[in-house]
Amino acid sequence: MTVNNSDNSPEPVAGPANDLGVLISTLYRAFERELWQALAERGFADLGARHGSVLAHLRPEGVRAVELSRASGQHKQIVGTIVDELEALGYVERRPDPGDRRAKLVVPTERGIAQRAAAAEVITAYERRQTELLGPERFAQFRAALRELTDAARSAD
Amino acid sequence: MTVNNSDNSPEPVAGPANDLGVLISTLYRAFERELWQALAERGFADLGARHGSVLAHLRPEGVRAVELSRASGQHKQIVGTIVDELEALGYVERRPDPGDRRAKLVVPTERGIAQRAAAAEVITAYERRQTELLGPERFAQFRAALRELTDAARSAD
DNA sequence: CTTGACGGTCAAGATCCGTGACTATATAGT
DNA sequence: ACTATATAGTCACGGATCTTGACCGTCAAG
Repeated sequence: MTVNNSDNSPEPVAGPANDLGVLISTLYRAFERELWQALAERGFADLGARHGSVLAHLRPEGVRAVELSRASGQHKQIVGTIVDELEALGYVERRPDPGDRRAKLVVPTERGIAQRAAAAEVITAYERRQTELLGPERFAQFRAALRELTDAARSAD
Repeated sequence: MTVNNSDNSPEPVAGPANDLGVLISTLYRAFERELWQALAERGFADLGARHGSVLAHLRPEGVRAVELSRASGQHKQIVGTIVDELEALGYVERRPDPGDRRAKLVVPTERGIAQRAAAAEVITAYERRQTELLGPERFAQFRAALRELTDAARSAD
């Protein structure tokens, strides 16, 4: 804790802002920075944070672009260009959806699957560090609460 | 929960991605959307999410631009332009720092202070809803854990 | 067979961020 | 005191990113 309490006021003064939004965004930024740095070191330096919003929601069977759009909260045009880039980089393929001739499935290639595995490892390592920080019990509770709040936000749409 | 379990696999299949990054970013997006919508309804429609990164870290006595940059994780150039906009909109003033002639303090005006108060109210209301969802105890634990993880991320820099 | 809704793409404009360079002041070292 | 280095803030440019509106093909309901 390196709060620069340059005046010697008696009250627990200022320091960094700690409302919920600041906390969440700060943690999120730190997480993302670590994630992409670690992935770059593992041979996925051609990816940027931008691509994560699509990659994180892929499934081996393929996912529709609209679903990716809803899951990531980004416009479908953006998802389209991200998929273009990922396709050019060899991470995904577009395949026609057998059940709907309008739709195309975004399917991870081998490289895409490798990326997902690497990301999962990095995230696991990250969670392990956080577990050491809070203790197993508190971290599990934190994660469960986070999950519930997120689910509620998702269904609120 | 509207998981589109089109195959009838026995295992708890896919659904939305739930790794830590997705959870945090989803919650964060939902929070921000609510915050700015509520602020717009309260008469601060001239602000965008972009301005939040500066406004959230203001203090009545004023804060240096560099400090805002570090706290928000954005380049000082961006902070500079955001402060320009906030100044044009009447939310902040630039005053010379008495202790350092290079520096200028970003000081909230009356309107800026009103905005901060409104934001605090909205955030309080948001937290109240989350408290109802999780129960007071679990929410308090969640918030404390979030605080600790964020503090650790901050000191890691 | 018509109508409205949905999946995906194209195109243009605005917004936003990243990088390098520059001035002025402060701080450290000699 | 004098030089060298670091810091605070700004300017300017290019590029990345998001937003908006429209469009075509397909689906689903009536």
